[in-house]
Amino acid sequence: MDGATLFLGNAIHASRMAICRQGAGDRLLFVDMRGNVAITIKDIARQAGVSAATVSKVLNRKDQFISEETREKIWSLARERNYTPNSIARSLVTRSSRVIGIIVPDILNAYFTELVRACDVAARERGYSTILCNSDSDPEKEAAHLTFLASHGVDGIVMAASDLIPDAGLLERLRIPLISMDREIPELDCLAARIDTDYETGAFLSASHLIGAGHKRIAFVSGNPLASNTKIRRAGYERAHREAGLPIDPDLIECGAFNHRFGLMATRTLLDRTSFSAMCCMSDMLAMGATVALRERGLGVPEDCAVMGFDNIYIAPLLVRPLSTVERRISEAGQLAVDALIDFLDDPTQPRRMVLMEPTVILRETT
Amino acid sequence: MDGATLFLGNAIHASRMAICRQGAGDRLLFVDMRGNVAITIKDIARQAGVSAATVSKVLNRKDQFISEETREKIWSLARERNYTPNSIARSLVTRSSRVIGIIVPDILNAYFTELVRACDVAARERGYSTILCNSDSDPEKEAAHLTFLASHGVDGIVMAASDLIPDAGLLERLRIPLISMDREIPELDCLAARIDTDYETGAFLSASHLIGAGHKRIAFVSGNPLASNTKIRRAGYERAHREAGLPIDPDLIECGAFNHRFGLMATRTLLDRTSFSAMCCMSDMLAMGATVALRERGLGVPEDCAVMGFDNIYIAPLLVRPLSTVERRISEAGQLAVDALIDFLDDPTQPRRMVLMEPTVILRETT
DNA sequence: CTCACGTAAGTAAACGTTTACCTAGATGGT
DNA sequence: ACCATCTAGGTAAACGTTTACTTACGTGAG
Repeated sequence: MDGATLFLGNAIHASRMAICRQGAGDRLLFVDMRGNVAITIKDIARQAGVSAATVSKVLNRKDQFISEETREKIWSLARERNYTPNSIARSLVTRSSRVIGIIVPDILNAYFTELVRACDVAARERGYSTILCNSDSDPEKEAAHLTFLASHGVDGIVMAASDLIPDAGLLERLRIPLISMDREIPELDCLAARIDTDYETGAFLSASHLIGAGHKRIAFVSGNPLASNTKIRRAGYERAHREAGLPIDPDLIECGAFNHRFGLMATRTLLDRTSFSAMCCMSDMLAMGATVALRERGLGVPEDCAVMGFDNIYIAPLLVRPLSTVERRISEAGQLAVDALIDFLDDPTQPRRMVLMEPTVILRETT
Repeated sequence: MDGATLFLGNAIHASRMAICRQGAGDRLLFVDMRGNVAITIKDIARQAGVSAATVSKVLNRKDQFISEETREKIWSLARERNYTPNSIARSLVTRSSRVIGIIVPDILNAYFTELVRACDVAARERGYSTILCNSDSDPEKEAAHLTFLASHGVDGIVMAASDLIPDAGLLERLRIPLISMDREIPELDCLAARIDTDYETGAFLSASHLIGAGHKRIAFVSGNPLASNTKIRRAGYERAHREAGLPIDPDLIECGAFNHRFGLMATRTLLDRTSFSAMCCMSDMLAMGATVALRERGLGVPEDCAVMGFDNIYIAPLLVRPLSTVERRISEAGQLAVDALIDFLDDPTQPRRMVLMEPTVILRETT
């Protein structure tokens, strides 16, 4: 067949309309109902005069027993006709999609933006792609996303911290290799790794730095009070006080969420309720919200009130007053997570990894 | 069959190992090689004593001619066994995945974070999911993502501005319904809609505001100088000058990228080269970078140099000096894009939409 | 010459759905 | 009694791959 031939598509279901459309280069192409040109392995096979199996073998480089001639014919045909494998069909038979799902509570929180980005980069490096899901810290959405990802055949899932403890029953049932980041998680067969941050130390360092600078009344603002990642941080904050012989005043504590909106509101509440000279915010977004509230009341940072953040998101040093914060090496965590997942996929018998990342304090201008 | 029976899976390929694993609730479950419990429509059918077709009809609510009894049996079985349809198999036969792809240049740019979020929300509202891809403004990555998305059978794609004009040949070939946001794009059959921002007016408003405030030397910082979305902005900036009878000094212009890093570098360069009392930054990220550079040199904002942003990302009002900027209604744009796409998917014959969003100026404290 | 083996393919089943079309029984009208 | 129609559901092909197994044809050794 030469280059100007009419290529028939596969025999198609009688009910499905076929359209022959004049393509570029004066060629007739087979086009399906939605107007998509469909080049399949069978088309290549027919044109090359071989079977579909042979084409598949060549294209997947399992061509040990294929002659050089056939091999080249298939490759050049595939290139010429811009053959793109149908990943859906491939996934169906191989039961592997080379896609990993990522669930985060809030992509608008720059911490998660960075994390997602890092995961994506790490995944692509190893030939995987990612699908992103936002849970909004809503258990129902989280469960729905989990089911969605399972239904779409992802090979593994990275679940990043949210306030909620995931539905163990669901996870157990899905049996999809899972990486848990910074959250409490039940013991699960499919748990490939945990990447956690030593929040206790992080909060301790943050509060200790403030105490060391002479502050005696330090507000504490964090996420959902019921969630472990808040409780643990609070423990660090309290230990810093105990070790310095300072009392802990519950009036100084406001927990709710990690976003800037809560930071703003919590700070207003705190300001109305009591007095303090420093704030220990358990996320940078919280610290940004807090700073806005402080300014509203005419309070300067750090002159009237010092502010510590947590996470060291990329925006932190870009603020007009670069934010002092607790560094978490977000990208490294994301990369670690995805690498652990893919390693587990490659060899599920290997030991589960448990990583505890140690945070450090970065002093900039808000303290 | 009662609840404690051994459920055999489908007859499986002889070579594929089957493992019978003791599940929760003292039940033996059929488990595949990767350890995943596989409940298929056939399992439900066998248990209900009907054909797979009947199960499919019921579960898809095409059950006009199915008895109430059968229907209930199938539903309760499906619920009880936590049947989750295999979207991959479904997509293969229906040729529709109810997934849309989103390509952005840089998810770390808060503008795109918000856009992606809005698209995701809009898509989910209409029963679609999204897959996110980062192009890093790299034509090769963009092409690779396009191919990836096509290969994964997305129903449509939202492509957000990057500096590059997309590969028309590739797009033409893929024939996937496309929404183009804020970028030059060739006339394409599959172009479902364009959602653009009136950059010319936006930049004009930004510069005019600064001129109105008495500034005479206003720096202009924007993205890739070859890209239309920079050229058009520059035209607006220049028009504002012309209309005010002000000269345009090329020394005041630095174009490269829209991220904060370039904002920082460009401002340093400008500061070394010439003098000015205001900056017209064509993205908020650029403005944030510019502010940092200004501070470095001991210049206060807005006392020594006024700064205008562009986009009104959610962080803009959270800065210690809330940023004056040009508002773009990011979420609305995202929603518009996805709605246009899905409407097109529902009815491809409808007229293509062309939306030009009008920006407005928001004055805060940096000017 | 036979047999074993290596090479270059081809065959067909399988993945889990959806769906056009078929069937068989029941009902009802003439 | 016969035919048409409705109801409830079954059959089998199709989607585009991958892959275990088979085949057919050398070729060299014994």
